Amino acid sequence: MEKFKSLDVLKQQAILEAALEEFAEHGYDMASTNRIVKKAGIGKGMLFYYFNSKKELFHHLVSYSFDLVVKEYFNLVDLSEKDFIERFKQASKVKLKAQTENRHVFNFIGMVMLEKGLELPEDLQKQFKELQRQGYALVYEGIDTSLFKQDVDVEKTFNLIRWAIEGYQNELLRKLEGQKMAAIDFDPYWQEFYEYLDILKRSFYK
Amino acid sequence: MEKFKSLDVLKQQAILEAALEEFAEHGYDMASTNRIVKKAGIGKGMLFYYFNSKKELFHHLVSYSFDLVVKEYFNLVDLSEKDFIERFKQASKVKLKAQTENRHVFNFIGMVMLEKGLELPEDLQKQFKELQRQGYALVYEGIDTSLFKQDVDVEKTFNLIRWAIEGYQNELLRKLEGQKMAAIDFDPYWQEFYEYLDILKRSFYK
DNA sequence: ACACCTTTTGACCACAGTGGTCAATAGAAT
DNA sequence: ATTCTATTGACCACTGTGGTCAAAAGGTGT
Repeated sequence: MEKFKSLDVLKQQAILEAALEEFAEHGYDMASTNRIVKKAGIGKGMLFYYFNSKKELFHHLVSYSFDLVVKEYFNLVDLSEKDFIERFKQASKVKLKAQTENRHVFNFIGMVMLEKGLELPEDLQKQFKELQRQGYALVYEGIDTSLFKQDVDVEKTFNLIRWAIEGYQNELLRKLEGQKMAAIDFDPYWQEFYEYLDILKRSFYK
Repeated sequence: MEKFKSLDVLKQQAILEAALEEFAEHGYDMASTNRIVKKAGIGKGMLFYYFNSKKELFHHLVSYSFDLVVKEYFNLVDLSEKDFIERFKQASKVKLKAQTENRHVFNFIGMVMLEKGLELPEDLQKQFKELQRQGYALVYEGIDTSLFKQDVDVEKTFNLIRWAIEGYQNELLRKLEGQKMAAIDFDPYWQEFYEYLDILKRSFYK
C-alpha cells in the first residue's frame, strides 16, 4: 500500500479508475483482476504487489470513494441556506459537477450501496455511517420549517419533496445514460428542473 | 417445450419459481442451471429436456412474467377512476397484492429491466413495449385534469406526484426487505400511505 | 412376460476464467 | 560490480460452467 501511494499520481489514477469502473460494472464477485490490469496498462503482478489481494484493493476503493464524495460534494454544499428547496437546488448543482468529474466513483458507490451480502470491515462501516449522517444533514439540517403551509406534517412534506426531486433526477439520468456527461448541454435540463422546483414551491410553501 | 407444458402443474410451478428466483438474484450470466435444478428438485437432464438451453428457459420466463403482470396487475386496475391520486392508490393496492403472491416474478422483472446488455428476441421486445404502453395507460389514461390547480403545468404535476409516490413505495420496500411479505401487517403502512396521499391532494388539487 | 416408448437421472465433459504466485528480468542507486 | 526495488507475464490449482448421453426407471398395451 505504501508502495502504491509513492507511485506517480497519474499511474495511481489510471489504476484506480480502471478498478472502479470494473467493480462498478460487474460487482465484487464478477469483477476480474485480469481485466483491471489490462485496462490500467500494468502487469498482473503489480496489482498484487501494491494491494495484496482483490479484497484489499476493493476496500481501498471504498475508502477512497467515500472520502472523495465528502470532499467534492458534501463539503461544498452551503448549509446556511435555510430554504429546503433552494438547498436541494444548490446540492443538485454541486452533485452534478462532482458526478461529471468522477463518473466511476459515483457509479462505484452506487454499486456498493446496492450489492447484497457485501461485508465491510468495521472501519469502513463507520465511514459509511458517517457518510449517511452527512448526507442526511445535507438535506435536513437547519431548514426553516416556517416556510411550509402550517397545517401539514413537515417531515412528510420533506419526504415528498425529496422523493419528487430524486425521481426527476433518476429519470433524467436514465434518459441521458450512455451519453458522455461532459458533452451534454445541461442548460435546458436545469431550466426544466427549475420549473419543477417552482411548482413544488407554489404547492408546498405558504 | 410441449414436454414442459404437459407436465404436472405443481412441478411446472416449482421449476418456474426456482428459475425465476435464481435469475432474479444473480442476473442472466451468473445464474446457474445447476442451482436451478437443485432448487427445483429435478435432475440436471430434465431442464435441458424441457427447454433446450439456458437462453430458451430465460426467454420463457420473460414471456411468462410479462403475461402474469398484465393479468394479475394491469388488468385489475379500474381505469374508470378519473382522479389521478385515487387511481394511483387503487393501482398500489392491486400491485401490492400481485407482488405478495408472486414475489419471484416481480423480482425477476426488476432484474430484466435493470440488466444491461440483455438482448431479447423480437417477439419479446414487442411484448415488452406493450407492457410499457399499458403501464403508461395505467397511470395517465382518462385522468380528469380539471381537479388540479389551474395555473400549473399538468404533465409536470403528474410527474411530481408519480415520483413522490414511487419514492415512498421504494423506500418502504427497502425498509421491509428481507422480511417475508406474507407475514407483514400492512395496515399501518397503508395508513401512512394515505396520509401522504392526503398531503398531495391538499397541495396539488384545487 | 415381453417389447416399445417416454421420462428421468446424474456422472461426465471440455472449457473458460478465477485469484494469486514467483522466477526471471530490467533499472536505479551506491 | 553489487544490491535493492520495480515489473512482468507465464503459470498454477481450482472452481464452476452449460450441456450431453448411456443407462435406468416407469408406463402401457399385448
